[in-house]
Amino acid sequence: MSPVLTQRKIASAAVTLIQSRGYRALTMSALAEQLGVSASALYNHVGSKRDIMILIQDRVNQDIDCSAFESEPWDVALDQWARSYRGVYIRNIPLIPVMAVLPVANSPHTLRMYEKVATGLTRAGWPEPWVVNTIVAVESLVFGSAYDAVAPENIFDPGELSDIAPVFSAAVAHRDLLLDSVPGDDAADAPEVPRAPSPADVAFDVGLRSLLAGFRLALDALHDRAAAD
Amino acid sequence: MSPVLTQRKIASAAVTLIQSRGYRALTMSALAEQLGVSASALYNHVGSKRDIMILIQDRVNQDIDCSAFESEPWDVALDQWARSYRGVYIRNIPLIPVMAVLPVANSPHTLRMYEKVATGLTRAGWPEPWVVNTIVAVESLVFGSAYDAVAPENIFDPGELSDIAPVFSAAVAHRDLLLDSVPGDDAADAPEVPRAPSPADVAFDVGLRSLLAGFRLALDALHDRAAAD
DNA sequence: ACCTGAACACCGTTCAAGT
DNA sequence: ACCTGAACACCGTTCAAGT
Repeated sequence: MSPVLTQRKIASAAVTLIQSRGYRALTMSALAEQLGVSASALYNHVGSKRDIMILIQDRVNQDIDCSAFESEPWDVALDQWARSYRGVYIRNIPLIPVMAVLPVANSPHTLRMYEKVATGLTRAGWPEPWVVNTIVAVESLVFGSAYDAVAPENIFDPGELSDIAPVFSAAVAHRDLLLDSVPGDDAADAPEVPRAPSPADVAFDVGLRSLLAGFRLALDALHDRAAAD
Repeated sequence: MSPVLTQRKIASAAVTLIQSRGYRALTMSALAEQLGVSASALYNHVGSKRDIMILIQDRVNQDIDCSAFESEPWDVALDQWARSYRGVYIRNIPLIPVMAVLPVANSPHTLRMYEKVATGLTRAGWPEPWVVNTIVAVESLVFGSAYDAVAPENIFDPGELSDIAPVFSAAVAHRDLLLDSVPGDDAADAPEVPRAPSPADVAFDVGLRSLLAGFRLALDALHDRAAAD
């Protein structure tokens, strides 16, 4: 018979709890209750709540879509990866501080994701020393944009202080004029129902497009320099 | 005579406390003790601990250097702003989740910062609807990169799992070959002592340069299109 | 109007005691 | 080896009582 508690079961219960009641409800007590066990029993299988967050993170990262690296050009693949990545972390905001500073050493699924991305970039001709930095830059934009996406819609409304910032206030008021051909933030697992793009989606789109355009220039420059030798 | 407690004094005491003992030590009790007052007294002037974080954030944002927007081309100014911004938030990581989702309405200094940036971009010919999205994209990269900067150095070390990810592991091992002409993460207030650039600094540099290169292309394209009319 | 002191409703974590 | 129940050491916040 299988043991009452395992890291696997704890992680599953945690994900279930989060999906039904959100991260705020993820306490050691609630998690133990969900598993029909006392809170202290959890500490026979994990060292801390942070360990549980790490288990969740490795599980959640499996939902990030890396498939494009097998078939598409590197920039298209990076674009799709980044959008899927952002979608996942918009739904898992409290994981961002964990994922962003977490050594990858004990997260097999996360490592598999990086392997796919690194392979795609390498095959496309990116020099080895650039690969990780390119990945990190995209991830940084993704994490920051995920935060922005969960901010209140009126985050830049200057309110009563618009006198202080007239130029900025006008720019905020006209921000929405850019909602033309921007893809919505449809998640990897719900492509049937693409929501209308929010201002945050537009900002991410602008940033990601520009970043990728810059990457293309950088890669071309690297190849030109290499060809000159 | 001035009152015993004000929002201003609370914010000052909080900043002092953080500088001497770090964010972990910022509790309502410790803050009250620093002010020679009981913890419950604080609630006569702020609604919650989050309110105090907001006060801190508006104060900390004054340290971000926006001066380049008055004299330099927009892309150079954006570059300097982003680097200073990142330096400040590397030292104030717990403010990131606050700042990223916080309505700007009651943060006068933050609003002044945005006004300088928006003015600089507008004067340089950026169309009004693009201004906020450009700012948000840079900020997103900055926040994500700040997290990356406080991660352990060996964050991408695959450890025992390097079999799973050979290509990625090789890329991680050769990541440091890019530390040539990258500026260190010297903060705005300590330019005398530029530390050697870390891998995180390099990744941010790569990302920011690429993002700005992409922005230049986008702006040129916008102007070309406008000129064709 | 504003401060005190006690209390409340939580947290994550530890540990002796059981089986 | 693993679980229970009680306890510990904190949190942020509330509120009657004082002045």
